[in-house]
Amino acid sequence: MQKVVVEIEKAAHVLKLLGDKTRLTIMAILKKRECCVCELLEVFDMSQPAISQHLRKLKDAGLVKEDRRGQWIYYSLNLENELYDFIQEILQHIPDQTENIRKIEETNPTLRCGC
Amino acid sequence: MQKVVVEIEKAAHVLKLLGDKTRLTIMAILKKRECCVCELLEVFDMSQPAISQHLRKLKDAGLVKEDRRGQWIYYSLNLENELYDFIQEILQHIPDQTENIRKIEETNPTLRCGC
DNA sequence: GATTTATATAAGTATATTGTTATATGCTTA
DNA sequence: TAAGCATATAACAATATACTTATATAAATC
Repeated sequence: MQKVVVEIEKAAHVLKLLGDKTRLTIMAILKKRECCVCELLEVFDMSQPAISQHLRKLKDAGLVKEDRRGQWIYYSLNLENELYDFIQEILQHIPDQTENIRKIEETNPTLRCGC
Repeated sequence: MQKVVVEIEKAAHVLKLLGDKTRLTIMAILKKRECCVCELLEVFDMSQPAISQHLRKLKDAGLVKEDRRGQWIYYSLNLENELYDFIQEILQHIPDQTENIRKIEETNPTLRCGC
């Protein structure tokens, strides 16, 4: 992978955002699968606003983007982020999220209404 | 570089530590050159205890180690850290610290006494 | 052994962070 | 247009963080 040098303030900001277990896990999940808030709720023992607030921070920093589809807002990694390669390299070291994704797909919150 | 998977809590802890501009800069400097506190003082606009406290956190997490030599305590990256490869990969993306190292060597705080 | 220098630790403070509950917004559907 | 679901935002509280100044400790030197 190409070595891209990143401004130190920007790097510190991204690292701080990833330096929270919940956000780091969210990022690792989104790497594999776009998700809406109600799906992420299955993974974390936390209120809906707490998840929304973490996603807000990630969105404000450009780490994720949102895509509204009807009632749901789907979050995914923002491939256009200036620091995307840097973030990807970090996420490569984070454990596989298959188990958490299983939790989401088992319950399948967005399927309750048959969408 | 080998891809080593790191426990998510440990990863988040390290990322949080690196998610501070001062500590990230310290780590990037130590990658190039061991330093004592009085040397790092040349780089940051901050009190001596502030630097010491950052180093303490890095040491507690095993990111750096210390080596007392007389009056001075030299800090360097802890090559034995379980997450060393992970940390190295992150530091590869951080800007070169030549300019800060120049600041240190220009003043050469540890040379005042001729050691 | 008193003084100086390097560093650590303690105590305090301002601010940031991360959660909570309550409420607002926005879309869908009856 | 009212009701219901998904999500966001507001307001607040507890805790964590990152500094500061004052002081303690440890080694070197006079």
